Amino acid sequence: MSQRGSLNVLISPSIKESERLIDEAISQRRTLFLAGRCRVHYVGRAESKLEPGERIVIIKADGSLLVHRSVGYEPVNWMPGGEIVLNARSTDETLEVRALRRKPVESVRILFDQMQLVASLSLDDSGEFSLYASEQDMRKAILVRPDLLEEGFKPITYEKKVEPGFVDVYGEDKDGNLVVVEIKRKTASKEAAVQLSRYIEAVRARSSRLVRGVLAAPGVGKDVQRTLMTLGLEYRYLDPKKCTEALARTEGRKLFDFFRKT
Amino acid sequence: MSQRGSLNVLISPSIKESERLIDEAISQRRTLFLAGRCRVHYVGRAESKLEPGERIVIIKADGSLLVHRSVGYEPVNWMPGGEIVLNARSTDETLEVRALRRKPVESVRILFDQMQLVASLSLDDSGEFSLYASEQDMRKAILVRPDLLEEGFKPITYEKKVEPGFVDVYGEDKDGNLVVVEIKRKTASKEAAVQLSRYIEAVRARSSRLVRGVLAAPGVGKDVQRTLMTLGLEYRYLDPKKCTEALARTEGRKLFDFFRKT
DNA sequence: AATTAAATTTCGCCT
DNA sequence: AGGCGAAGTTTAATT
Repeated sequence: MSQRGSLNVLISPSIKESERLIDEAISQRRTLFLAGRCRVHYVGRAESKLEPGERIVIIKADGSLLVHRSVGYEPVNWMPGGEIVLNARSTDETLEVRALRRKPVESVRILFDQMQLVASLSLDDSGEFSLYASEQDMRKAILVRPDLLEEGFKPITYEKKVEPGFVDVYGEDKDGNLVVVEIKRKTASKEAAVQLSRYIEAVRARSSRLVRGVLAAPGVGKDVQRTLMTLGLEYRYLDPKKCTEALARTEGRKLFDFFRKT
Repeated sequence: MSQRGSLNVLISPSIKESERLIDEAISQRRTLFLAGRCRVHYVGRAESKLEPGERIVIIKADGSLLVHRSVGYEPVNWMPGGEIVLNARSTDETLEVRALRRKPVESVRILFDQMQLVASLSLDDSGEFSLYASEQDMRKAILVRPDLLEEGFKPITYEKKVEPGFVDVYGEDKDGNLVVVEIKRKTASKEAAVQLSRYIEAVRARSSRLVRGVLAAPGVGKDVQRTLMTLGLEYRYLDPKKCTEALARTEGRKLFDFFRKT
């Protein structure tokens, strides 16, 4: 066994050696990395079995477990983190690692008959993760900083249900006209314009007020400008990065206020 | 460096050492497992950044890349497998691992400033994965619970040899007609119908009794229904999940009996 | 190639 | 705790 600091690594260990380190890692809630030949059985929301082959297994501090094959983004078997009971026990030739969940009831059983690598590590990770500008962020940004859309815009509701679906943001401009806003995170396609047009029609059918349609996006595709003209809609440049910054500055406070008001 | 067979492991290596092994692993399309302190930047469909912390990185033979934090089922950053360009290069203090995709255009950049573990492995994995039931399980289920196929069905043999190959299940219905059953684990294709048709012909050539052909599967592809009609065959919906449950209930006992009788 | 639908979806947020 | 909607969703199936 190679041990440096808080890192324990076993290379081509025996079943018994593996069991010892895995047991220890589980009880200490350390991160486990396993590579070896195994079968896997899952029973719970569905049922599956995986015939023998060499795979990677990751077990995290929160009990989440991942079984990865040699290709593919998704794990072939897994257990989401939460209230998971983990344990490992071995017979002479086999090491069984089991994960149990209660809600919903399900279990993953991994049966190793050969181990390539067992690594027990402790991951110190407090680094912040930030995602820039999802469509939802851009919507929130407009709610807390309506001037990002245009001077004098007042949001009334968001995710408003109208005939064909949901309007992203719904409000009125400085002249008191209704405004329907369709937000796109990326360059807007013709579909976005058509979709907005449908919303507009639905809103106009229910109101005698003047209704404007605004497509807000970081850009529009070729010909979309013309489509917008034809449909009597407007385009407004909206920078995702600025939305993210605006959200970061208001720090959830104003957003919370808005949500309370509506 | 510890090396046993096709497994290369570096424990607390330097940036330079890491780069060498990672480069080699990438060019040889081996599976890579990394643990260390890093930042991550993603640009593509959205943008994200992950501040420094200790994480796990997996790079697979198909180019898929996963960055996992110490908790959680989902990777914090990733790249799905496919046409991915991978490379690693280091400065004095930093090792940058990059993954690039063209469709859509996106990139993940991982910047390590400290390495805990680098493992390069080759995973030999051809084991079949089956959700709910294998074709064999479904066959067994029909043997122990013939009514899963239809009321009054009596299996005679399974894996019966006929001209073109093997009939999955062979039996007779409540009216005494011969029944040839072709089982498919997933949505049945036109090929399945044609195959069944060949078996039917072979059986009819040897018997003067009426012979029915039944394609049992959880579904049929588009147009397959019409093909079946044309060939004078029948389709019977067979739920893999129910097959599994049926097998679990009978718990091998009845199955054993059946195998002894025949 | 583009579109649709399903997933052991997971995850977050609101009721 | 349950329900609903989004996701850098991914992946398989279908047009």
